[in-house]
Amino acid sequence: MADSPSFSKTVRQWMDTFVQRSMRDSARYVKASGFSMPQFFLLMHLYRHNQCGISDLSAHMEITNAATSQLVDKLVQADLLLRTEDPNDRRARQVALSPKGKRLIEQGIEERYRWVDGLEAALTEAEKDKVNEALTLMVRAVEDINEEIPAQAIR
Amino acid sequence: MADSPSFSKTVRQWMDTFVQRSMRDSARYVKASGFSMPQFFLLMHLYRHNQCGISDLSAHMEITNAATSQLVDKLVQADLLLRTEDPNDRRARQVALSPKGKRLIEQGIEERYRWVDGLEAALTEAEKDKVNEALTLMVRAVEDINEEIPAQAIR
DNA sequence: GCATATAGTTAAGCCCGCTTAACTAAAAAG
DNA sequence: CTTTTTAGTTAAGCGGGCTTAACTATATGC
Repeated sequence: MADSPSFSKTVRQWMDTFVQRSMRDSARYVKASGFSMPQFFLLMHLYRHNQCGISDLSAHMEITNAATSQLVDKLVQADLLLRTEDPNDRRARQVALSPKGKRLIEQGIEERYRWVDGLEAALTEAEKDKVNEALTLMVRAVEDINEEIPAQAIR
Repeated sequence: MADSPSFSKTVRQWMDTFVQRSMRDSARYVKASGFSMPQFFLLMHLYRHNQCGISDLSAHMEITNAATSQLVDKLVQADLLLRTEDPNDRRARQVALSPKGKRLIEQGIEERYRWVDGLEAALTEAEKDKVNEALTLMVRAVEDINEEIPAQAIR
């Protein structure tokens, strides 16, 4: 804390700028695409974990299975998700993005990235190298932290 | 584009990790605090622009004045916002965070920051310096870009 | 095989955000 | 002073997400 006071400040400033922007962009894309925030979060989660049961999704979304089931159902009807029976447990379902759903999410991510790519133009080669290195460090640090917390993170 | 392929990739990876996490945390905080995403966005906007008319808020939220009026009304009743008459134009209202609202938002931001501060522990002094420098560059780059676009950004 | 637990679905009901439409009040235009 | 425009509010109605409760179907424990 006393060590590097400006580190925290810089990170926070960066976060302010950045998170606000990317949340606004996400919200816009979601709205324009015609689905809701919960639907979007669900799709994003499936984009990262490409196969999930209903209960997994409920846990992640922090809603009941009933709610998830209804949410998934609408997305299946919209052809954004595929819902199949788990061969190992016929009670369970396996939910995954459909090709259409995947395309839609990727497109949204692409759009969100676009302005970040614009940053490239505002930086010199040397600066880009520095940023590159620093962000790699940060990503690694996040991974380290996540590993430190064994089961508490689920709660 | 051909110049530094890994720059873009790194930034994107960072963004993925980071935005996801901070959106999830925000969503959680919002839920725990008992208000909705639209309410949260509205409060956040007022945190940055500490005095707004209804129409300004509508424009930012991309909803009708009617919707904004209702949203604001609930937040006023919850003592999170103050709504006063504009002395220069008695038709207009000036909406601002109440002390309670401000406290609530700051607390939420604080919570979002907390895990980022944890990153500090996972980095050496030298690494922190690098990150510090790089993020400062990025923030500056964002500012540069924003200035390049005169009025189009509003649209 | 029977009881119990688990995975998911369905339906009823609630709250909320949003829109449209009708309205009030004040400012600006003529 | 009258007309028109602007800022905001109110009410009705729709659709969506969420919860609880009741239910089906499969798996597990004894």
